[in-house]
Amino acid sequence: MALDKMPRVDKKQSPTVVEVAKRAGCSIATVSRVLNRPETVAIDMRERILRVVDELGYVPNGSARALRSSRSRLIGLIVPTLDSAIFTRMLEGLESRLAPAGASLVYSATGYDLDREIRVVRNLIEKGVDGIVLVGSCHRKETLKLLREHKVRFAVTYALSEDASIPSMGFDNRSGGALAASYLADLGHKNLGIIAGVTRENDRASGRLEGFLAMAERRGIDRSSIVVVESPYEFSRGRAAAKIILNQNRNVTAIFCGSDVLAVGALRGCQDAGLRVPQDISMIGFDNLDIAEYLTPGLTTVDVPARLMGEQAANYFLADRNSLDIHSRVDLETRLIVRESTAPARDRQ
Amino acid sequence: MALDKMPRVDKKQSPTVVEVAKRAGCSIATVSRVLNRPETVAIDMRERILRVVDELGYVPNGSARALRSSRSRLIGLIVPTLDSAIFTRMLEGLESRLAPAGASLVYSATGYDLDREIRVVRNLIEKGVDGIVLVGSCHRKETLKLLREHKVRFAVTYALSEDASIPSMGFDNRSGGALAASYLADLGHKNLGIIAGVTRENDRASGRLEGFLAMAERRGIDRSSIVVVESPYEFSRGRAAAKIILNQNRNVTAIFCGSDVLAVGALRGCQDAGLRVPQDISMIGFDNLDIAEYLTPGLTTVDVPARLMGEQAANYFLADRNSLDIHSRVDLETRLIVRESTAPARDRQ
DNA sequence: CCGAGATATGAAAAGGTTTACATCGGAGCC
DNA sequence: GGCTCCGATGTAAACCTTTTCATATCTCGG
Repeated sequence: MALDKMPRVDKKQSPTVVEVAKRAGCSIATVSRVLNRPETVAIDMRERILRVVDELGYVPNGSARALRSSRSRLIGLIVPTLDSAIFTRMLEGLESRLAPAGASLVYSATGYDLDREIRVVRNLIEKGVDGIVLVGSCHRKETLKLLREHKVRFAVTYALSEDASIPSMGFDNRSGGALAASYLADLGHKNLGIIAGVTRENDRASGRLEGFLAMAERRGIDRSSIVVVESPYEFSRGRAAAKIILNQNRNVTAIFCGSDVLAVGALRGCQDAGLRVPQDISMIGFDNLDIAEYLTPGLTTVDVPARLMGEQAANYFLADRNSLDIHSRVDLETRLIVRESTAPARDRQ
Repeated sequence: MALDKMPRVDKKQSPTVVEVAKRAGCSIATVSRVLNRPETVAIDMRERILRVVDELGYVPNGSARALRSSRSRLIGLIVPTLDSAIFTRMLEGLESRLAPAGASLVYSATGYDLDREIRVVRNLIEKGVDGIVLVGSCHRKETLKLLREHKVRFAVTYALSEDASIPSMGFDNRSGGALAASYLADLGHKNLGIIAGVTRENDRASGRLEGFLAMAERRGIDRSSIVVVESPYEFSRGRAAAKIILNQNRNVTAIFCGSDVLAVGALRGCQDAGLRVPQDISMIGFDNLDIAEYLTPGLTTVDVPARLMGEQAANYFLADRNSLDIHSRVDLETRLIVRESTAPARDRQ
């Protein structure tokens, strides 16, 4: 059957501004004005038009609007993934601010692949987004070139870009790591394990690791007594990594994880190995996911202002040209949240 | 200072199809064809144009494309929230299928408010989305009217709509609840607690509850020995709810939670009360979130095919008119995942 | 009562693409 | 060799807004 030739049932199209104008007895310009800058239209005309709009169920065509005004009210969000719950809080923060302003969020994932990020950015530019939220300040040159050439507003989160010209609303991953190291040193731990995220092309993961290591050194902990393992942010990987560390150095009394996701897995891994947390081994995470408080034991972790970053990013994209620079750089703080998964180092065996 | 009068630096505009055509020495129609149906253009011309596209860094204007073709390649996703991690897996499934097809996901949250859902739908229609993914089959009349009048393709997830004309890719929440009840009955539990989600205007929460209750009755469990509490899907609420149940009936030997999020909180609540899970009390959740496996004890739960629903929804929206009905209804299964949080009922005290 | 200025509305162009239709060559057939 | 038909390309209209500029009406001071 020739499906192409099927009768078009679309006879009754969605009403346009023309239809509204006709019924209201005015020009389309006036209708447009009522919708965009109501105060410029006489009160009675305004009300008449609004009534017609309502009657007809008229909804403006966003594509046409975007084409003409070159503003789509779409903000792109590019994150590695949402699977691990790390970025959802930022997303919620962003959306909560965007929605009241009539803007929407276009979500894209890269799977921690910077080349894929290029394609994703191109796709978002094609969709005409007014701005793009990026995670971290490590990107391909091509990504930035694309962004600049097309004059798309963008910002970096979860990190503070060294390049001051790049807007960022984030925090210093290094000092977050340092916070954890410092606390473990306070507790007297000397033999440490670290389960870092994959540091390659990931400034957050590497920043946390470096910050931790630097502070550990400052506190007199011997680098040779620190075991470092890298693994992707997955529960199962954290579990496996804990076992590797335990095998490598049975004297480890504390493990720092580059993410709570890894910490959850590692917690389980330690328990699998018959170790009690925190009596036998201390565990400290990073992110302060909601779940951290509800684990047993509650997870000591470094809090990341995820939601706040989302909100601040939204502020930046919603800002008009004049107040842009005010919002273009927001330095936020990490802080240590002490719960039950950490304790003073046990005596050496 | 008159900021409005600032010099426009936008002299160098992004190149358009006209520019490409000029450089390639052809008409704009041919350029468009190369981009959309390359096989209709001679190979040498095609390559020449592609080269120019690359040189210029030309990116098509999505708004213009959407306006003319009335296809935006945008799919809207409306969920209650992403905070609780319940819906992120579906989102990832959806996005993973959409992205390769050049489509993007527009995310909106309702906060479990059906009136807000109406506004969100209107907003998405205005953005010109090609389709909308909804959660559950409980919606305001106005929402559906909007969707129908504007001929926006839409589908329901996390439930199977009774109205067969509404496409849905979901599962039967009642049988999911029944699964849990049946298993607890098998284990000999007679005094039960239920922490359901808020059932008002939520067919998933109420379905799970009803399904559980119905099966419990069938298995001879006395309704009067079942304590039911409703609470929003938050860890803290689950914890509080567990305490309420324990206070109300100290003989409860098992608790069914309408969501893993509640179960996590309840687990903690029981431990707070000095109860061991599963020796003193069994706990069973719903959703099979990734975290469930990593709790201590591992959480017995009802698995929901979240990712699959997202993928199937994507298939539906990506399908062309011909194969639409094939994809328009996908019944998926829930299944019980037994872990360590459940055990045979302890003897009555 | 006239003219200036403010206010409200209309006419028309512009924004960048897709696509129906027209055109132009060339291949295949009798 | 002329005719048909097909494939490749071009022309121009259409998609629906926003926005600039012009016009018309009204207010108010002199």
